[in-house]
Amino acid sequence: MQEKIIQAIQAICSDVFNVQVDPVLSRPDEQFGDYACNVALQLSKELNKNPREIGQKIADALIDSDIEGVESVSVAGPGFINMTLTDSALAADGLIISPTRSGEGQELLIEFGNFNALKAVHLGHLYSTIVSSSIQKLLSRSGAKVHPISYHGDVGMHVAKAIWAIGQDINWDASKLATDDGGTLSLKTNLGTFYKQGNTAFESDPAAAEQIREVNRQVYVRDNEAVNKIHEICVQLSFELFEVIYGELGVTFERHYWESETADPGEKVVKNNIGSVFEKSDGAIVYKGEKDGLHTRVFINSEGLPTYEAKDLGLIELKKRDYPNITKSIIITGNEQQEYFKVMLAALKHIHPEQAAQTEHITHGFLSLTTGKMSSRTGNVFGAQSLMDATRVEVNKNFPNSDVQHNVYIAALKYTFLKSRIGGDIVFDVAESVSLDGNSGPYIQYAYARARSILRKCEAAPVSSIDALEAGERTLVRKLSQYEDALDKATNERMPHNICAYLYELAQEFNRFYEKNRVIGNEREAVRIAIVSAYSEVLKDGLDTLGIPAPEKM
RNA sequence: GCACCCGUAGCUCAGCGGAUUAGAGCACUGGUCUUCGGAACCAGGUGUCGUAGGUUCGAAUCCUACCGGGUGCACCA
Repeated sequence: MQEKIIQAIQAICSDVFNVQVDPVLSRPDEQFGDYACNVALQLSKELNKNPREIGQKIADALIDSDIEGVESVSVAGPGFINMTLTDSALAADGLIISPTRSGEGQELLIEFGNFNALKAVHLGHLYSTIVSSSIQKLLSRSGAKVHPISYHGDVGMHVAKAIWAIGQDINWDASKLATDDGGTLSLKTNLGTFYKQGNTAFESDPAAAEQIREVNRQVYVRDNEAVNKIHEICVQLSFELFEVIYGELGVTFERHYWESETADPGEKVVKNNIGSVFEKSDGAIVYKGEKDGLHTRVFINSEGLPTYEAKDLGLIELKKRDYPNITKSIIITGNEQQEYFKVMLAALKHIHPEQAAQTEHITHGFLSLTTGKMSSRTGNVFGAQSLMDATRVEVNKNFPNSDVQHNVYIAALKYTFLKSRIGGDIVFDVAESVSLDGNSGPYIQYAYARARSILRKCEAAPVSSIDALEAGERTLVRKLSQYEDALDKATNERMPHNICAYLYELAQEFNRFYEKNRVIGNEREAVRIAIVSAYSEVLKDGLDTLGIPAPEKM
């Protein structure tokens, strides 16, 4: 329908005013109609005419062309062209969910959920993973072939700091290490605290800092038995802990990349391009970003070890090798990495221009708690796992004997992160996150369960097409017809919160309808059942793109 | 100092390819119930849309400057 109207307006503007336009239809307030178009306002300057006058001419022409499905056209306000669809055309739009296919033919790589070994998984990681996973689903839904991958730091200074701290505790006797309860040092409960210890020592004690640098070197060249052993055990344990979180969130990856495997290819790329792209400076190998309006970054440090920057170039080599046919490579991180990425990509542009051009770096904001700021340095970190546990406990209180506890918990957790626009920082209120009222995941789930309950009870067959709608029905169908717009917007902007906002408004709209209108037993039952059915499908589909389950009963 | 993100109701946030009357949730007050699942619905807002300019017939939305907060700027990731 939308396409038809746009084409008609284009044709009219071309005929009547001899101009090419690219009209955008918006969904105005219901009182104004089903679609609105502001071309007249935009054309006003170009044609040097009163916008209302232009609008009226377009509107008249639209009425004359008598488009099937358009009931009425009018001009309002400063020159908006408001259009109202016939009930049957609106119903045709609203009752069938057609898949969006904007991503057809694309093959995408999406990298996210990059937890680092030997470091606590904190709220920021959780936020990032949940949002990214939804973006992945949106892209898949748009028809693209999507390969989700993750990248984990298992070497580098942060690992060295943690290993050093562990080594101190066990006097470098690796046999004292145990991943469960068999040894003197229980890693499972303490993993994550060692990084903090090591970091503190690194910053305050020069001797310790020296030792940590040595450990860092040893991790790369693997020439120390004890370090190797600690490293091996800890990385594996870390990964097991990651898997618990990924599992809870229902996030799966096609492949995990490790920094240790990117170090060599990264180092090679940098060394092969010394002189042309990189240059030596103070013993290190750097890329001078100043020529791109950026800053200088070190790719290989003065000890000859590759930094994160070189390893990221190495990762790109591996991606190129493993996924030769991709059309776009998306990387999602916190926005503190924005400037860093610009420099890395500027360097990449000189090496693999195609890869640089197809890389899209999406960033999201920070998460802070109402109870205090988060900092991995000071240690005031609310861990991902503790938030997840707190949410589960709260949900279970409200659903003592329910088999949907897990579903509701996932909804409460994910929706809280998803409903805000990514990009800006958000303040996270623990109490609100577990609240089941208002704009929350469980509210949407409940709306779905109610709809399904109605459908289970009714016996009438839904109608397949609709000629006329009552006012309340029409409002609801109108909202249903806007689902695709919400999906497109969320996909194109890579912003899942558009889906949350839409689903919440839809559920509210339905609840309003439901309060006043009976479905079962009503003379319009067959029509209303068709609407409820479409409504439940949209809710389910929307929840699915958010990665939230839609239970039939709650 | 430079760069990026952000400043909208008491709190948490939408809205920002300009446009028809600035919206939700929470909290607070009052109401609706012979419930197709009340985790619902209805009613109640004096908001300098950070400030000041600019562009425009029209700016929360675009541009500039400033103020305030966050983050990042050479051997961390």
